[in-house]
Amino acid sequence: MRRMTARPANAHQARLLQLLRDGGPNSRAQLGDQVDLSRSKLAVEVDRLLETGLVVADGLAASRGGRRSHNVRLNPELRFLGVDIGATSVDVAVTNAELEILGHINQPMDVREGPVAVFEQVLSMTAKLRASGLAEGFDGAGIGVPGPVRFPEGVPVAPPIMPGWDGFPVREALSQELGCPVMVDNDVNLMALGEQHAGVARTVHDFLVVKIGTGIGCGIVVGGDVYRGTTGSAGDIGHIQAVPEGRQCACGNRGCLEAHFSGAALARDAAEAAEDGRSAELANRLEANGGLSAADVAAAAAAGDATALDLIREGGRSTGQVIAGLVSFFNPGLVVIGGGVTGLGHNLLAAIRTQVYRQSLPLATGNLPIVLGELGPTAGVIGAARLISDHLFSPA
Amino acid sequence: MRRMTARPANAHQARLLQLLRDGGPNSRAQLGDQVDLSRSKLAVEVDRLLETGLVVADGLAASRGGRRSHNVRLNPELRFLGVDIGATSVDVAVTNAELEILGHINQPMDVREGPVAVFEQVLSMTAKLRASGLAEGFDGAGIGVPGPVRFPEGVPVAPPIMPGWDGFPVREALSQELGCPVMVDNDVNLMALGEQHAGVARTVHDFLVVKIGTGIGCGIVVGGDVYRGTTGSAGDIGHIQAVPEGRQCACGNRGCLEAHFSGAALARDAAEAAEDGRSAELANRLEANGGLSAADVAAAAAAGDATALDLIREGGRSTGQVIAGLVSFFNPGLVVIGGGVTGLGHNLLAAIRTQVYRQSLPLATGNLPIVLGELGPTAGVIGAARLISDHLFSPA
DNA sequence: CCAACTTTCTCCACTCAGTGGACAAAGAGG
DNA sequence: CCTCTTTGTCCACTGAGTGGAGAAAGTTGG
Repeated sequence: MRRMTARPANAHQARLLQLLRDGGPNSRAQLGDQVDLSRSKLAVEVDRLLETGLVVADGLAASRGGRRSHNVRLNPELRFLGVDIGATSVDVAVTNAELEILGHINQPMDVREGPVAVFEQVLSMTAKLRASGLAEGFDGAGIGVPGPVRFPEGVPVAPPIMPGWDGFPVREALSQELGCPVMVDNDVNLMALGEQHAGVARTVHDFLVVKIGTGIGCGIVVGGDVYRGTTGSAGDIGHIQAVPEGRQCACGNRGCLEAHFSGAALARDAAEAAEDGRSAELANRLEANGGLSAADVAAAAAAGDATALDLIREGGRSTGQVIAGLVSFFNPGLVVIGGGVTGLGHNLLAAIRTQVYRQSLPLATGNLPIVLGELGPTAGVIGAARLISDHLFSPA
Repeated sequence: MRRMTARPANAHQARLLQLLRDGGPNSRAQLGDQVDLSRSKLAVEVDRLLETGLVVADGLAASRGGRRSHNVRLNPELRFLGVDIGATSVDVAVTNAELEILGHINQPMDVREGPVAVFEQVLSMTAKLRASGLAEGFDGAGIGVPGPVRFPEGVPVAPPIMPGWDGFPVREALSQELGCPVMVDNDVNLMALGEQHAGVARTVHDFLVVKIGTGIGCGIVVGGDVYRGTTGSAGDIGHIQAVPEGRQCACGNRGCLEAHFSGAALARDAAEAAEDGRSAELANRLEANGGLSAADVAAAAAAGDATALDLIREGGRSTGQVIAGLVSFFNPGLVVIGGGVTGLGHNLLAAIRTQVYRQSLPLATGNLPIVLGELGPTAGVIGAARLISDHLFSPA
């Protein structure tokens, strides 16, 4: 249960830790190729990292035509905790220092029950992972919440869908409980970090991640770093107007994107279509399950239901309308679509693409991939682990 | 005519040059307070800068209760050229190394005449400034063009309103003519740099500058640096849809912001109002001047013409609609409105503010100033000088 | 006008990061 | 067994940067 507390002593060590994290076990020689240091200096820094215990020897590599090199790797006993609090469920995962998921639990939950209840659940899920022998303690934890965060303090600020959390010291509280450093961020930003680390955005520097779940939000990455805005609310695109004089939104305005397309809106529209007789397929499912979700709409569409398909297309159109504006403005190198509704798959993607390619400037869309996220439900927890790892693997 | 070619040899020297540029003449002691170096090291670097000629001694400062300090300042003979090519006019200015404007000329012009003709005009304007004794030669030049630029190469790329310029090697050509380093950027980005250096955005790190001139564009500053996007077209908001099923735009879509509000659109709408009898005031001005511009609409509104006021309000509403979306997405710390139509003044500003404060999230607008630019027509040339100065005053 | 105190600037010995070359160790291939 | 290649270690040297001592040039008050 004694955990590493060492931190890299300088920028070189930080860089080496990041290389070992992202590239796995490696020899001094190959590290030297990536790090612009003399062999002597490199050896000194690696030796110091070995002394701290952050890095351990890992046997001999195969020969490349000469003396075999001594591999080093991040200490395999290091453990990070990744927590992704959504609107209606929690994900908790344990990773090693290379951010590989060793164990992962998902449970339904309602954020509106407030921080105390949710924290209790997170801790019990963590205990379960611990009990299965994956970790004795944690060297760091990252946690995502579905709303804006004052990032330096790790405190949610004025979150619309989780009012009870306003000002709750998430970072402080979790750090107390776990006895390790904690970083807090918006769930969408974590998803962006996840896709950047292990997903579709590995090679891009400027990109957007649009997460369509219960709500809708956007992660912004500029020059490889997450951009959070002046008050931490950057990317909050759910209340951009998508349909003038459209549906009444909970925020008080009309026609917000979130009022027209999101997990919640889609479920509502599907139920309406089922009840007023437009779709027998959806009506059947409503009766069978006692409720409808985005997954039902996806299934109905796959079964050939025209109304379900229309709902998806119409939603994609609204979303594409907003994304088109963002693309003109931000000129990203990639747009990733993720979140719960990715189950709607290529029907949704096609509708979004059509709209964006039609409305944005040719120069901005000329070579712009719009793709689905690769990591699915693990994007958030991987991003959370990445967040704390970036923090710990930076000069103290 | 022999010019300085020295560049700072390291990051410390670069920092010192920037401090002297932004803060004016200063003593070693006061520089030391801002630069986190020991006095000894600081003295060494300042001496080296004196040797290069970039910096010169500037007499003794007043005593602050002890020995008087020896001031240093940027060499007052350094000269930068700032060029701002708009759609319908060119600005050329000469500055010293502290980016103070020593001379400034503005002339009407039409970019569509192509790069060769425009270059000729720029060079003759430059010659005129030179002839007046302001400069013998230039140590660097910055130039802005009204369209996207591939920044590293300094070449316009697929510019909609200046088709003849596509691929024209602006940087190379101007550098040849002037015999000094040149940097090229989008005119709106330069305006942002100008307002950041000497205008309303001096203390903000993340902000937007919306320039409403013949066209409409947006400069994006992230963490103090201009963000240009993946292909250099970031901030191109003129073709974001502001009015669904609205006016036909030259780009092929309907309802683009630029089709509804910009210098050109406003002139068009004013002429319509004058011709179909809605506004006697505008009709008088049309007859008197043989044409209408944004300035006429401003004057008519000031004279109490309700139709002119309506045009401004309606334009502000469309613009505010788009800006509201950008504010939700980007969460800036400041929005600056600039460009030719700033003559419309507070009527325009009020309309934009109303729309943004109503539509964007409270967290994003809570403490968001929306203001007019401070520098007017000099923002571009100051930004241009700043651009090349940032380049030259950075480690070689 | 002098004594005491402040501020600025210079000088110098010292520390420490980083380099690059010499050389040893370990393997591949003939 | 010899040569060539790759890897790792050792060490003298360079050069950036520090911090303290002390000189230079002021101010203020008696």
